[in-house]
Amino acid sequence: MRADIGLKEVAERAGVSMRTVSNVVRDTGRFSEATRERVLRAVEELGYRPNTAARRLRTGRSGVLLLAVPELSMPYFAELAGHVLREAAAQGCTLLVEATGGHPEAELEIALGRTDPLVDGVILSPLALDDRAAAQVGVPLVLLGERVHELPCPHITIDNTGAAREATAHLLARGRRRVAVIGRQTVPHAATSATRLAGYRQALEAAGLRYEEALAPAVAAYGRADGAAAMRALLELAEPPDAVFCFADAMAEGALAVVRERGLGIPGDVAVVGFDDVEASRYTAPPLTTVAPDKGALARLAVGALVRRIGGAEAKEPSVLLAGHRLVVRESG
Amino acid sequence: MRADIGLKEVAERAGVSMRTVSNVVRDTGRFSEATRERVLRAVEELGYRPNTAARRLRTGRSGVLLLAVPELSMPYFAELAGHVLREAAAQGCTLLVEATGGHPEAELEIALGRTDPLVDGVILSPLALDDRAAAQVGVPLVLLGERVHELPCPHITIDNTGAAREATAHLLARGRRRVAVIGRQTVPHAATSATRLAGYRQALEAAGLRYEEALAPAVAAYGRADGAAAMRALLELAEPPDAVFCFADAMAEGALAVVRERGLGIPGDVAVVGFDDVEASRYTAPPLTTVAPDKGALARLAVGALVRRIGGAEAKEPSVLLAGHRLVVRESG
DNA sequence: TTGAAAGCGCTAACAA
DNA sequence: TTGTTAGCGCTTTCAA
Repeated sequence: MRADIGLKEVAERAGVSMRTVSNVVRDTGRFSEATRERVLRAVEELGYRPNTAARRLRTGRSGVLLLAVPELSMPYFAELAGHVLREAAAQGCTLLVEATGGHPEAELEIALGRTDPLVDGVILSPLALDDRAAAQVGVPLVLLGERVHELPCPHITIDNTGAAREATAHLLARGRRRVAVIGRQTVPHAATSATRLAGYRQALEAAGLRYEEALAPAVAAYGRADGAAAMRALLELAEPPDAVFCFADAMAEGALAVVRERGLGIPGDVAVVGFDDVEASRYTAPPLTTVAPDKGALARLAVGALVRRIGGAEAKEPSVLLAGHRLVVRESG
Repeated sequence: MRADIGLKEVAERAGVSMRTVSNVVRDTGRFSEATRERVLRAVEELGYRPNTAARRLRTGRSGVLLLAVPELSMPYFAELAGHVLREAAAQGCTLLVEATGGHPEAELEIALGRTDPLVDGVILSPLALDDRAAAQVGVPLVLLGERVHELPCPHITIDNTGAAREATAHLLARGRRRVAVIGRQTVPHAATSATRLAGYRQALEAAGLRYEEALAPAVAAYGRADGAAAMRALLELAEPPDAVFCFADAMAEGALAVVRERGLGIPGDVAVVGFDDVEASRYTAPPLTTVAPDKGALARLAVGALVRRIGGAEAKEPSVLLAGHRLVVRESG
C-alpha cells in the first residue's frame, strides 16, 4: 500500500493550498521562491508521489508510450527496444513493449489504436502492415523501420536502398561477380525487402551486371532458419554465388552456418554480408561484415516525433525522418 | 482523442443505470440475461472502452505489471521477456519492461517499489540485489531467476546447482578431465555464480577430481566479451582445459570464437557447454550444448505468483517455485 | 500570487 | 435485480 499522502496533506504541511502545491510540483503557474521551497520541503518530508491515475483522469495523458515490435526474441528488435526504453525514460515517459508476431492483423489493430487504453502514443515497427490503416489511424502513431506508404504519420527509418546499394557495391568492389541476395519476400507490403532489393539491383546495374532471380531466393521470414534454407538453395545452383548479401544479420548467421557445414571458406569461397549490426555479429565465425543502422538515432527520432505528435503537432513536420547508417567491415566479406 | 463514450452513454442507450453497465462489463454482481445482452449490444454499437485511469483511481488497481531485467539486449533476457509478455497478456495484464543495467542500486530502487506509481506489481530479475531491501519491500514483488536470501517474496528459479552439476557431469562422462568453468564472480551477492559453481564443484568431487581456482577465472559480467577474455586466460595456462562449462550461452559464444581463432577443434580439443539455451545457440559453430531452463514455465510461475500476491495472497505459498530444465546436447560438447 | 470548488469516468456503499 | 450517489486525487476555471 503506497502511503496515502496526497496534495492535501502536502498543502496542509506547507501551509498553502492544493493548487499551489500542484503548481510547484509540475513547475507551472506562478509562485514565489519562498513558497516553492516550503512546498518542496513538505513533499520531501512526507514522501509525496503524485497519483498518476488521478492525473491521467484529469488531463487525459498518461505518459505511457507503447512500442510494438514483431518479436522480442529477435536480437535486432531487442536491441532497438533497449534504445527506445532509454530514450523514453530520458523524456520522462514510461514504455510498454508489445510483440505483434509480425502479423498484419495485429499490426493493424495497433495502428488503429486498439491498444491498451492507457497509452498516449504508439511506436510501431511493422513487418507487414498494409494501408488499410491509412484512413483511420486511431492514436498518435510513429512508424519505425519501415515506410508504409499511405499512413499519415511520421516514418523513422534509414536509407535502406542506399545502404543495400553500398553493401552490394562493397562486395563487387572486392571482385565478387556472382553476388546473391537473401531476403527477397513475395508477400505484399514487405517494404524492407522491396527497398533493399532495389539498392541491390542498382549496385548490380552500376557494375554492368544483370539481376538474376535465381540469385535472390524468396524467404518467408528473417530468422536464422530462413537464411540457412536460402543459403542451401543457393549452394545447389549450377553456378553458385561467390558472395551473399543478407537483409538481416540473423539470416546471415544461418547462412554462415550452412557455408561452414559445407566445408567452404568464408570469405574465400563465399563472402557474406549482413544487415543490422546486432551484437552477436561481432562473434560469428568469422565476424560478420554488416550494415549498421544508427539504432540510438532511430530511437531518439522515434520518441521525439511521437512526443511532439502527442503534444498536438500536426503532420507539419517532414513525414520521413532518416537516421544514419554505415557499413561495418569485418572478416566475412 | 478517444471517443468520449462513457458508462453514462452506454447506460442511456441500453436503458439501464450506469451501475448495471459497470456490472455487466466486469461480469460482477447480478443482472438478468436480457439486461446483459442489451448492455453488451450497446457497448458494441457505441464502441465503449472503459477508462482505465478512472478505474484505477477508484480501485487502486491498474492491471499493469513491471518486468525489470538487466538488459534487453542480452538474448536470454529478451527471450524471457517475450515469454513473460505472452503470459501477462494471457492473464489480462499489461506489461511494462524496464532495464536495470544490472546495477544493485537500480535493482534496489525497484524492489523498494520506487517504480512508476502505475504498476501493481513487479517481476524483478536481479543480478546483484542484496538484502538491504529485505525490510522494506514496497510493492508486490516476485524475484525471477535468482534467489536473494532474505527477501520476503516468492522466488522463481530453476535448480541451478543441479543443472550445473548435470552439465559438468556430462562433460566428465565424455572423458574430459580438465573441466574449466567460466562465470565465477567475485562481487558480493552474485547468486547465479554461487549456485552454479556449487553444482560444478559437486560434480568434480563426485568424480574424484579437485577444484582448481585457476580453472575458474573470474568474470565481471556474463557477456560475450567476458567469455572470450576468460577463455583466452584459460588457454594461456600451462595445462589448459579440455572442456569448459560456461554459465551463460553468451559467454560460451565468446569462448567458442576464441577457441576457433586459436585453430583448436571443438569439441576435439576443447568441449564447450553453455547455459540458457538461447536461440542463437543452435547456430553457433559448432551448435552449442547447453542447459535449457524452461522459460515458459518460469514466466508462467512468475506472473501467476505475482497476480496472486497482488490479489492479497500472503507469503503463505512456498517461497521458492522451481521450473524445470534439461541438458540439450548438441555438437560443441 | 493564491484559494475554493467543480468535475474527469468509474466503482461500491446504500437504497429501493 | 437495479437505481442513486459519494467520492478516488488531481488539474484548472473562477474569484479574490
